[in-house]
Amino acid sequence: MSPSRFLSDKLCPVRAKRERRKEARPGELLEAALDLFVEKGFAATRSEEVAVRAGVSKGTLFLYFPSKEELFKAVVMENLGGRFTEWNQEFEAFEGSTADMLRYCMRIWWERVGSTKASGLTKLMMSEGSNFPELAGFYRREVVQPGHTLLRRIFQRGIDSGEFAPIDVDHAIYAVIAPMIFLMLTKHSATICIDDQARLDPETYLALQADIVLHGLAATPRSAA
Amino acid sequence: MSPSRFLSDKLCPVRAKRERRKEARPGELLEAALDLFVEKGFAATRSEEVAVRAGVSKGTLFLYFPSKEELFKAVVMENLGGRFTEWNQEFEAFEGSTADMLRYCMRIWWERVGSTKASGLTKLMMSEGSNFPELAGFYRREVVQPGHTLLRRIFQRGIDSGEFAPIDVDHAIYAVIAPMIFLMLTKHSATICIDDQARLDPETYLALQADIVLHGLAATPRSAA
Amino acid sequence: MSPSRFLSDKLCPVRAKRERRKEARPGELLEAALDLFVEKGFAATRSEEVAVRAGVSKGTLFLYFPSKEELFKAVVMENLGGRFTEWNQEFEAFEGSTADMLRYCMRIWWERVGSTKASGLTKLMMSEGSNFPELAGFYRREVVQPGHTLLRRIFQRGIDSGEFAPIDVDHAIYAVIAPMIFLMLTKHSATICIDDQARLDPETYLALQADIVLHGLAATPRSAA
Amino acid sequence: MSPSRFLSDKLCPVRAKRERRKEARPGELLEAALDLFVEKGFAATRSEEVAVRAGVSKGTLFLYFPSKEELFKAVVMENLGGRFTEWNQEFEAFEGSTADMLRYCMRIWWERVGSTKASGLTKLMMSEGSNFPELAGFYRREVVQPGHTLLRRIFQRGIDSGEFAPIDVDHAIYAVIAPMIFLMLTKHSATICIDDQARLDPETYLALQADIVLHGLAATPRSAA
DNA sequence: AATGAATGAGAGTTCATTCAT
DNA sequence: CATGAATGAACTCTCATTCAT
Repeated sequence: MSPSRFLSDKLCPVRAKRERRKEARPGELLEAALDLFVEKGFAATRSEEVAVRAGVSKGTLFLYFPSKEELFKAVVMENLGGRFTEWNQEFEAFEGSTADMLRYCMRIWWERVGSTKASGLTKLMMSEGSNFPELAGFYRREVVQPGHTLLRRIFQRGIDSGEFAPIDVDHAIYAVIAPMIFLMLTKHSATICIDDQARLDPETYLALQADIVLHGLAATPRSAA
Repeated sequence: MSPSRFLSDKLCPVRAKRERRKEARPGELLEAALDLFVEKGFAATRSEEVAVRAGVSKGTLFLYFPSKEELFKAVVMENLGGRFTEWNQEFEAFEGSTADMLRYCMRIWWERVGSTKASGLTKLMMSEGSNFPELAGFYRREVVQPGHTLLRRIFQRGIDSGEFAPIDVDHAIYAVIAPMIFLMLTKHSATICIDDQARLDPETYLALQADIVLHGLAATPRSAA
Repeated sequence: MSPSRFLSDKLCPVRAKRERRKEARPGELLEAALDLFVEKGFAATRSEEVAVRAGVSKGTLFLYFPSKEELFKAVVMENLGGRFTEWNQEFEAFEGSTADMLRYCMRIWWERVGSTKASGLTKLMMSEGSNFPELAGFYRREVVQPGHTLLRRIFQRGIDSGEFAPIDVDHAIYAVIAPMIFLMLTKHSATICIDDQARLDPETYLALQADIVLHGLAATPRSAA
Repeated sequence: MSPSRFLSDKLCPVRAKRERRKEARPGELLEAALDLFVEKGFAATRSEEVAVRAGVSKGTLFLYFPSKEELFKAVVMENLGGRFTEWNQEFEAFEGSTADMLRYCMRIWWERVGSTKASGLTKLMMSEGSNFPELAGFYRREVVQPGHTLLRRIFQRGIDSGEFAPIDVDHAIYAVIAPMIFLMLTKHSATICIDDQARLDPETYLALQADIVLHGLAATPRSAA
């Protein structure tokens, strides 16, 4: 009779079939952790459950990540924080108008983040952030601030090029952030507030919001009005 | 409340401390519980902490509420679920146009719920609902469904009176619900997604959203188009 | 809203209708306590439950009995320990043969103790005695020892009068005690060991056991053998 | 038990302490639990005490048994319920007369159950069964019913072979059960009802009871009467 | 004398983390 | 590297007892 059998019975109905390469372990753990954190929240996700879903033992999890909090940080870096260098490079290389850049930015955010499980991390931080101040600080530092900075640079580019009116960049970015957050929340919390989410087509919604924002920001129409 | 209370009031103008507190207890506990649930979430709030914040011991809490889940339900009823009879009556008694009614409804929601701690309960259910299915069911039954029903009746009133086009009521209500939920979330999770929330004036925002919705719903312009 | 309401809901479906005289309180408490101790055991009986069944408040119970243990002792004295002076007097006054006395003793034990709830106290001490050493000591002192003493005197009377052979009195008494205890146990624990207790008629059983014992003890047959 | 265990045995004749203990744990815990349940009762035995007596910490107990109730059930199965298949097989294989079988049955019961701590479980269920209905149901299902069934089969064998008169088997079995239960109770509750238990030699007592029962059941003498 | 609100030690159970193997 | 047995602090809930009224 082995210990943990009651737990294991519940957690591990299907064992991993193939022997995975060792190098794949951290990635599998991160994937399992992302799934569970998004599904159940940070506090409610049990370490062992993550390990079992990744097909390893509890001990192995702690071999790669020294604590549940560090595991969470790694998940955040893998899915959000660590991608800003790439995204910043895309920004540097973009050659079209700033309006196109903003539309592209929102569309690509939905594709790569909003529509994926990664957006659940944002919802999670909104819910549990206050209980885990260190995680909240980390998330702000690694995700919120880089994201805001990127948006500010886009807006500034528009102003500098004369496309946008010289608005207050620090505030203007929320006109873009708000609809993205709203969209993400309807995706992750549908059952409580919205019965029928099919009605809101994300891409159309974001495109529309982008148009509204761009219309409001445009330098020429405003002077014409 | 004991039957002899009014008599005692006359005979003993300085009410007994013990008795005065006894009647105040449930309210004090509900208030403390609301504070903590909203601040830390359901799972992360410890029963004893609620008791201590209400100025009593651990045991006393369980004298009034048989479990943490029942305490939560009582908080929900006190702040949201139990107020629908009153709100429904206001709806019955309202005499203006349906457009005004909808504007009034959104404004008053912000005043009485959205801007108060009570709205944190909605945020909480969005985060933790899936971990506490019984609470989620209770919340849907006592808050979500009555709320949706009330909104449906408002929309139906507009259609019946010829003010609104004959839209699909079941879906239309989300045009009102969505901005209310977004507003509430920015309030409760400011640190994660928005640095400076002063920018978004709730009443202006809601009034604007109402205008947009009403414009889209109006019967005449649509026929004119 | 009164505290204890959840508890009271369960405990007090029927309130006492009439105002009882104050002097009756201790007796009612003892009666309620006997019922509950026998039904649920000492540890599993809650003080408040005793009070509620007696129609008084928890506080009143502790007014009359300083602790649950003292309440139990009082129940024992009321139903068993305190009756030995009376029983001893009956023994002193008895005028028939010792054989008749023994038969009378067993029959009357069944009537006054064995068939009543009081016998549940013996079963209770057999079960829980080791967890409550002070109660066990009290019970031995006030019930077991007086009972054994009385039986020893009866046996000694038979020997002295030449009715019984000069057996070892200290051991002989168990020939009487054993069937009484067995009978009592079948009464109180039927569900676990015996499905159908109707078969064993207590009075016939005890009379038979008495005959066997008396036959074994009789002075004459033994000398004849 | 891991698949590589036998291999390890060869490579490492001095078995790893951790692993050796792991396999021994459930047994050690069951033994500690049996001791304490019998000594103090189910409700009065604290989980941690069981763990400590088995030499482990509180948490370890719950690694092997998901709750105190399940621990108790496991103790019952280990000591009583799980042994009926073996006992039934002995019955099938028995080749002597039914009278001998019954005598053997009672003697062996005393050796293997009555005189051991296991019999304390029966006493325990008699005391606390009504406070733990699920445990009582389990005990009846796994111990009482198989036991009664086995005895019924023995009696039926006697009737079928002509050894016993055609009595009502369902009732007759209690003539055997009753003395076994009485014997067991005197063993476990000596201090309360019996000062000197040495007097009652269990094997003689049971043999005598068996004789009485068999005499009463015998087919021939009855027809002769 | 009587009440019942309040207490707080203590019980069962969970789970992040450690570490011997 | 990998395991999983073991730990113990922390959490929810219970109930005998106290004491202000």
